[in-house]
Amino acid sequence: MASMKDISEVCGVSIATVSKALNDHADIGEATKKHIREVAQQLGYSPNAAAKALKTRRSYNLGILFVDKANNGLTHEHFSLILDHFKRVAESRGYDITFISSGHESYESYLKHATYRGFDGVLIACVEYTEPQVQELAASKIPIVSVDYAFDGHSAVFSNDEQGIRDLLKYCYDMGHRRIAYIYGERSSVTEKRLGAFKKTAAELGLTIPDRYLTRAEYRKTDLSRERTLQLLSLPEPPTCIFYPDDFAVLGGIDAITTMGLKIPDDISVVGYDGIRWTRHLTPHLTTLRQNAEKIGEVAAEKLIQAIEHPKETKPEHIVVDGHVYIGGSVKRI
Amino acid sequence: MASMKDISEVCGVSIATVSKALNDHADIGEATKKHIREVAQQLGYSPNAAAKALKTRRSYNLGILFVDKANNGLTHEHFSLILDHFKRVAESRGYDITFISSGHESYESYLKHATYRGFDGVLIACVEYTEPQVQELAASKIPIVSVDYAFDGHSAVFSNDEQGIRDLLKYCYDMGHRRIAYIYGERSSVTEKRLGAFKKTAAELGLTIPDRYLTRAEYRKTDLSRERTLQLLSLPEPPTCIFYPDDFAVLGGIDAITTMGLKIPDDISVVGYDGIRWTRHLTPHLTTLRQNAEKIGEVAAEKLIQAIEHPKETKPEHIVVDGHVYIGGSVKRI
DNA sequence: CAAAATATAGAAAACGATTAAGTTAATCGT
DNA sequence: ACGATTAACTTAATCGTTTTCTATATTTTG
Repeated sequence: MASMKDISEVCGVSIATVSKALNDHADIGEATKKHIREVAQQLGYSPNAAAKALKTRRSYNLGILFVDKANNGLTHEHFSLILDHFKRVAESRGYDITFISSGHESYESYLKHATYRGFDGVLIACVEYTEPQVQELAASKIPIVSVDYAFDGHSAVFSNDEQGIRDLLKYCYDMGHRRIAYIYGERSSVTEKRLGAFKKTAAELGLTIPDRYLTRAEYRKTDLSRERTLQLLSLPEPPTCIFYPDDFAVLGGIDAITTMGLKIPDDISVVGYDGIRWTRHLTPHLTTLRQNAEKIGEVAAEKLIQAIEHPKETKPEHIVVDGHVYIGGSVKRI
Repeated sequence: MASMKDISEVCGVSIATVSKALNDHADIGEATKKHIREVAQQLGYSPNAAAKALKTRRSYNLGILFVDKANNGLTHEHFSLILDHFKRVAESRGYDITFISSGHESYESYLKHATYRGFDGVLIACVEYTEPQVQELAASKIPIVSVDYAFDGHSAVFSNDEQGIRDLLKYCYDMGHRRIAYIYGERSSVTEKRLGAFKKTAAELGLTIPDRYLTRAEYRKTDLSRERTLQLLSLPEPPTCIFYPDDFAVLGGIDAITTMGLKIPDDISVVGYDGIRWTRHLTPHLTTLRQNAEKIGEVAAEKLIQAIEHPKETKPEHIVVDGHVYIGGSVKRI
C-alpha cells in the first residue's frame, strides 16, 4: 500500500532519493539511507512489481509452457519433477514462475501471452514442439530454453536417451537375455532416439531383433501396452524381456502378465523408463532407467537465467543429462 | 513492442482513443474502432500487463501458496491434480497463475511476495497452515481460498474426510470385516478429522477397536507404514483389514505383507486413501477413497474469482467436496 | 431554427518506480 | 584563496495504460 512517495514525504526527501536509498545507490548518504530504510520498514512499504517492470522492462518472471494433449498436465511426475527443480533454482535467483496458456480470448497465442506478461524468459517442456504456436514462440526474441527438443538459436536440455536405452539394453544382455522386445511410445523425436538407440545397441551386441518384437504403444497409458504384451507373449517364440515406453505403461504389462498366470521376473522380465518414484515400491522393484529430472530442471533454469542476464556472452548450448539404470528386481538373470 | 502510442500515430488519433477503441468503449465510432483494431493487428500490438496492472490495480494474476516440508512439491499427485484443475478454471476466466515463495532476499515473507506481485487473490494449499507467515498472509486484505483448512474470513474447500472414512469403514464392515486397524498419518487437522470419523463410525457400527489397532505412520512415506504393518500382523489377534494414511503409504504395507508371505486380499485386506491414478493399475486394484481433487480445484478457483470480482456479495463459505469409495480388489469378503 | 441532447474524440493527470542530468554546498589541491 | 572536485540530493522525463473531464460537431426536439 505504502509507496515511495509516502516514504519521501515522511522523510522529507525526494522520491528519487528514496528509490536510490532502497536500491543502495552510492550517491546517497549512509545516514539518509538508514533513515529511509527504517521508515520504509515502519510503513510496511512493499515495492510494486508492475511499476518496476514497466520502467525497467524486466519482469523477473519466467513463463512456463507446459501442456500436453493427454491432459496429464501437472500430474505428469517426470515433468513435474523437472518443473519443481526449475522452480527452485529460479526462485533462488529471484525469478517467479507463471504458466503460459492460450485459448482464452485475451491471449490468442502463447507468444502474445508471453509478451503481454513480459516474461524475461520461457521454459518450453512437454509440448507438441512442432505446433505452429510453439514455433512462433520459439522464433521470437524472448530467451528460451527447452527440454528434450532443440529450437534454433536456443539452448536445450536433453535427457540422454541414447545412453539410457543403451545402458538398459546392455544390462539386460548382461543378465543373459537375448530375446528382448521393445514396446515403444507414440511417434516423437524422443521415441525416434530411443528406438534408434535400441536398434543400434542391439546390432552392436550382435542381437537380432525380429520386427515383431518392436511394437508401438503409448506413453503413460496402460491399455495398449497391456494388449501389446499379450500379443508378444503369445508369439511362437516370445521374448524373455520386454521394454516399455515408460514406467506407467509397464503397469499395463504387469497386468497382462499376471492375468496370463505368469510371474515377474521368473517367467518374464520387464523394464520401464523414467524411474518414477513409486516404482520402487512395487514388488519386485521395477528395473528402469532413472532419469535425472532434478538435474534437467536445474540446468534448464541456470541456462535460461544465464541467457537472460548475459545475452552477449551466451551461445546456445545443448546439454545432455545422463540417467542411470535403477536395478530393481524385475529382470531375472538367465 | 508496439504500443498504443504507435497505433495512435499511425491512425492519427489520440492514445486515449486507441485505448478506448481496443477496450470497446461506447464513445468511439465504429469506423474508428475498426481502423484502430486493424492497425493494431498489423503492427503486432500487444498490451502491456505491467502498465495495465499499474493503472488498474488488477493484475489478473493469482498466487499459489503450495509448499510442503517433505519437498514433494509439485510431485504430490493429489495436490498437483487440484492445482491443475484450479489452473484450468482460472485460465478460462482470464487469470494467470504464479507461485508464491519466500526465503529469497527479495521477499522476506509470503505476504510481501504477494503484495509485491499484486496478486488479485491467493490459493493456499498443502502448507503448514499454522506457520506465522501463512497466518500473516491469511490475515491480510487479499482474497484467499484455502484447501483443507479454514482461515478466518475466507472461503475454504474441504474434501469430506468424515464421509470418506465413514464410507470406507462401512464398506469394509459390509464386506464382513470386524477387526479393522487404522494406520493414520502424522498429526494435522486432516488426520484429526479422519481419526475422529473412524472412531465415531466404528462406535456406530458397534465395533470395538483396540488401541493397538490405531497407530501412527506418515503420509506419502512407506517406511513407517511397512513397520506398523509388521507390528499389526504379529499381534496375537491381528486385524483382517488395515487402513493406511494414503495410497502411497499402502505400498509400504504391501511390501511388508508380501515379505511375510501373505497375500492380498486373501490373507489380509488393505485400503488406501486419495485414489491416486496408478493405484488402479496394481493387482489387485487398490480399494481406496477416491478424492474428487478435480472438483476441489475447480471450486477453489470459482470461489476465489468470485471473491475477487464481487467482494460485496461474497460471504466466506466452507465447501465440502465428497469423495467416493473406489472398489478395487484389495478388500476380501469374509 | 434555436436549444438541448447525443456522438465522437482529445487533453491531461494519474499509477509507482527508475535514472540521466542538473544543482548546491562542502572539501580539496596548490 | 580560488577554481575544481566530490558528495548528496533534486528535477523532470519516462515506461504504457486508463479515465475523468472537456471540447467540438452533429442530431434531435419542440
